[in-house]
Amino acid sequence: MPVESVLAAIRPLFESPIISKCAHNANYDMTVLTGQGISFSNVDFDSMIAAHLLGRPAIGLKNLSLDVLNHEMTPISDLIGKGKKQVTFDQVEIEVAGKYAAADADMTGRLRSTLESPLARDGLDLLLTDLEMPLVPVLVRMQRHGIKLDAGALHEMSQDLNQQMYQVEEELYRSIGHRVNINSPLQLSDLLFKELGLKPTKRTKTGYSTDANSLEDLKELHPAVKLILEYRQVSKLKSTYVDALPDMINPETGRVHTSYNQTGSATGRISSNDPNLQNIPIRTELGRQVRRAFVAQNAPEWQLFSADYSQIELRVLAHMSQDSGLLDAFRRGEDIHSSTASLMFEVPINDVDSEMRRIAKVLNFGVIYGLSPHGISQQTGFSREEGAKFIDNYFSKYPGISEYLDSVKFKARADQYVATLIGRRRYLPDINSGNFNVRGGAERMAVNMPIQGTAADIMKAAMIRVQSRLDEEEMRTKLLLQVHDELVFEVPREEMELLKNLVFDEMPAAIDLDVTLKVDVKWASNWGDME
DNA sequence: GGCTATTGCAA
DNA sequence: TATTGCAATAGCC
Repeated sequence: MPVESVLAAIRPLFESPIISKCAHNANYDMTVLTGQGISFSNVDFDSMIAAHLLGRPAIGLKNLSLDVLNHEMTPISDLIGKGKKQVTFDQVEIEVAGKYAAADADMTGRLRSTLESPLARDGLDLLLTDLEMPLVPVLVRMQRHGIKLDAGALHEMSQDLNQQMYQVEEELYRSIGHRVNINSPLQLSDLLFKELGLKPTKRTKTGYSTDANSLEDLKELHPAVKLILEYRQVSKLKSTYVDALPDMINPETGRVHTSYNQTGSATGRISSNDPNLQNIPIRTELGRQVRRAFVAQNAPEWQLFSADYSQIELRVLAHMSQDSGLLDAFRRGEDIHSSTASLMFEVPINDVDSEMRRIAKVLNFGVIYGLSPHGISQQTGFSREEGAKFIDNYFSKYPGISEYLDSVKFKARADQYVATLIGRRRYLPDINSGNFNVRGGAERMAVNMPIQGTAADIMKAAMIRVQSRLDEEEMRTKLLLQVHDELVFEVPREEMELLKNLVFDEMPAAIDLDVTLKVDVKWASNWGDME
């Protein structure tokens, strides 16, 4: 790649407000180039993603070059430094930056040639060219749009939480008679299990566990335990979200711009970091308050709009296992957990009570994760033996699922890998291990990956279709976020009906399964008030 | 400042 | 001794 053409390409990018993020994410410069539709930088992703699809651990371009081509590249830290003295990429002399970018482009081109035949051999070439690569510009545009955050609301919340934490802290100190660092599991363990003499319920590899599950059992035994749980909840939300997110607002755009990692997960999901916008709280009222700080620009004329796949993983399981009970339940449009409860407890679906549904729901989740009697007992509160009975019952009512899971594990043992519906692979070298724990872990991964990964493949196809339609229709609607089974948009009210129809058309059409994919939509001026 | 362990947020 | 992630904190070197 001639250095001059790279220079010409990146010069205007130095005007871009988002480029300053390069200091946090060395690949972001390439991301930006790709986002501008500059073809040479696509090869960067091409080779990185190709290597990922071939089962290489997610390593950067520099390592990949050393690994595959035995060529040592100049690290980005030579340009921007590292740690405290690190500068942003736009501070680098443009001639130096250009050479660096050209080296990236050159090396990735060479890597691509090397990886081409292994890709085709394993049937992964279309996955790369027709799914992953077309997704790159979609992700880049989402990153560049960012999402607006109500920093004032979070700042106010921070003050409130300060008060709340102070009060809980004081009450705790009064209750135990001295100060303690509640953020230290070590100090907490000493306090609870030595000083207060409570009986530990669970062990970690270094001592006794003080996680929320363990503390739940001790809640009634000493008033300090409840206070610790309360403090934990508040301090978690405050440090991870309320205080951290406002600092991530880009001063140029006034919005937060996440980075999506397309090569980070073993199942084919994309991940989000810096900040992670795929784990914004919702389950508690305090958490929902954090979510409300994500707002539509120019609300209420503009709205945030969410479209999510309903029960996509269980629908994928129904298709892949061809279990008639599960397929029929979806075809009848039933509430799937109630339907499972109806089967398991042999009552009409209308006679299913909340406890029966709760247990069925645990089993339906469990089957996707590779369920174990212990896991079921943990989640349900029943004994391990009861958990085992639930599992036996579940499989006897869904024989197709049982046979499917057996066949996946059998094939994994023979092939040393499992795959999604469209051929994405996960290698499982431990599947034949002599160690019961190691092998069991690999079996759960074998069961989970084809389901979670197929759902991820479907969402990726949907994102490409949706963005392409938004472009065709010349809509002002922006795709902002992906949260695994959910897409979040920013939409002007005039386009709301159009957008609804668009996602109802495009998301279910991403793949042809023996069950239809259901999409639910909701909207509001912020992300927390939907539904 | 880097590393590991623990904890907890989401799908 | 349930799947996939990211990140904050403590405590060590």
